[in-house]
Amino acid sequence: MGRAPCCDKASVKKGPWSPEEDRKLKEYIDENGTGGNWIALPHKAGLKRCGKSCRLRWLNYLRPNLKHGDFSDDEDRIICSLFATIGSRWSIIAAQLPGRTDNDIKNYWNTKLKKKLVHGLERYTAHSLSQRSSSTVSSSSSAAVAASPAEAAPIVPLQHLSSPHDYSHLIYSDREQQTLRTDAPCLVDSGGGGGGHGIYFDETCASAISGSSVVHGLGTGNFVFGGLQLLQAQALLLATSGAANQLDEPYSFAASCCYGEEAAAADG
DNA sequence: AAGCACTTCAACCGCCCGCAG
DNA sequence: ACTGCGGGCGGTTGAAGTGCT
Repeated sequence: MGRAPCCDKASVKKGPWSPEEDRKLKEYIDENGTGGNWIALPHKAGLKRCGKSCRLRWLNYLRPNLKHGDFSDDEDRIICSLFATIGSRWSIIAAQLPGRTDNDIKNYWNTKLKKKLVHGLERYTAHSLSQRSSSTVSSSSSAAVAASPAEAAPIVPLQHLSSPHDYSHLIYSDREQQTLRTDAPCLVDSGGGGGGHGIYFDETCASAISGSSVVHGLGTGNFVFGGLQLLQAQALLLATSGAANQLDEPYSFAASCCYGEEAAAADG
């Protein structure tokens, strides 16, 4: 036989913790520690709570040295960088931010950072589209060629990226076959049709970062990934910008990155 | 002042993995 | 070898707070 059930779910209290419950839990742990057994702890501490609930309350709220309040620019950048690399592994991200809990970071991401990234992506997309349309109008002889997906795809070298992945390699646009090729993970602006403009991972990049990804074709040689990967791409751009205020104007960095010297050289 | 929409975040839910029994 | 609990984790929910009309 296994162990006995951790608690009688019908008799335990749920919902917000009262100051009295907080005091009991804190006093007990201050005096005795957790004892490595959360299930037995509420009974010993005189609490009518499930052990898991006690653990959560302690770790996320009562534990000493917890930070509450706004996240700093550095913390923003660390979160973006780690999210871009490992995704929603909040406990690992929290381990890099002393005083922050995984729940804090998860909430912060879901309520603020994600919106900033999505907003920035939308602005960058609009910026990218307007640049293309003006370019097409001003160059009548090459308009048909410029409208093709691969032709519109700029080179996006990313530098100063930290381990475990190295994204500093270039990607190459094969104009004759209208395909994108890469010798290493990197970001691309696919420039695909049907509203698919924006910042996307190429296949190699996505698999390197997330392990596996569903790939949706969007015209020859262009790939659009799901929301998580898209946000990871945007987070990666922001994290490597070296300036947290880019969160407010991410499209400017993204644009400068996408239309940098290497892109100009490739286009030339 | 009232009603509604939106945001925030504490807490719960359900799953996975390791390990006690 | 097998069962099932305990700890840990990410996803989700819903009450409270806030802002807008």
